[in-house]
Amino acid sequence: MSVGRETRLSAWIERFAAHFAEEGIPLIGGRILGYLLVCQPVERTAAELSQELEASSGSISTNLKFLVNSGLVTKRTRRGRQAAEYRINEKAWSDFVQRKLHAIASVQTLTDDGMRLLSGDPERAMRLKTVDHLYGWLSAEIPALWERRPASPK
Amino acid sequence: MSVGRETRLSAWIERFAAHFAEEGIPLIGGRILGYLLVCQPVERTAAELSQELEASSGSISTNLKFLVNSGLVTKRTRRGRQAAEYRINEKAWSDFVQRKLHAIASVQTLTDDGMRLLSGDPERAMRLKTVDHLYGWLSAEIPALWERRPASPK
DNA sequence: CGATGATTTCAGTGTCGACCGAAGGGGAAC
DNA sequence: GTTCCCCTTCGGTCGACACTGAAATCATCG
Repeated sequence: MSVGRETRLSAWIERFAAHFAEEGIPLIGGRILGYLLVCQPVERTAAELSQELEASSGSISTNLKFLVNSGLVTKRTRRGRQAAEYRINEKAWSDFVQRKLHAIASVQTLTDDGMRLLSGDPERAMRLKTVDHLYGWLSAEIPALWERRPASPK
Repeated sequence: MSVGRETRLSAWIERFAAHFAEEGIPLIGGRILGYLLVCQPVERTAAELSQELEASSGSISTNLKFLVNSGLVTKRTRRGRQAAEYRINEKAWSDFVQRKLHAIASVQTLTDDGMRLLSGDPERAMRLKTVDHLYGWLSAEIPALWERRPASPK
């Protein structure tokens, strides 16, 4: 007897959250992201997320604030509704990835500063130079790569 | 009156370590990396690192093991010397960066699995599809980018 | 083999951050 | 104004992890 789709989706959400937990996103934050990517309907209140993900209201609140702030989740309030609705802002995902790529390339400013400090001593600068070249190349190529990024299909 | 070069290098090492601390590398590990990138001579023993970086022998040992294991630092033993010598392996830095890029793109396997779970329901899969396309593109472009990477200058 | 000097292991400490849940605050409905 | 939710805030707990320093281990040399 096979497991239901919803059960498998729960497991998928958990894997999804685990991946981002390794990158520093709190487990519950990752669960929210995964859940909001596949839930039906697309909008949920904080209370619903709390129940669905079995997390305290406090944790949901803290993580939603973080996710809304990062742009990955959008908050919508409606007149006559006390509960705000949250939904994935999938368009923001490319900015999210771009920030990650930028974080990697940003080491170049460090190696650059280091090279300047060693400018009088080429011998000693050799090790840093190798690393600096790598990051220098990355810093040039990553924005170029992003230029070529196709618009996401409708 | 200006500060000496070595003093400024110490400050640089600290910034260097702080950057990688944000990426999950222990502070002392980052200090070792920064120090080994600019020290003269290029090789140091664990005891020297301990003294120079004012860290306990245990921390130095743990972090050196981690760094050697990751390939960023090379350990060399010599007959007639009880102390092993450690040095930066600057050539390994590109592998290190490549692993980071791969880690970002690897989300594609997750989104792909998710798409499969939602294969019967295109409407519901729309949000994930946007994200999946982004990572699919990345997964193709990043290896291609790496192909074009120039050899580091001698 | 014993001594010496270096490294690794390990138990203990302190810090940090995620999480919980109760208390407090703010709207909407009546 | 009062009641009823819902959300946010906040103190407290727990677990994870970096770091230390001492003890154990290992290698070299006499």
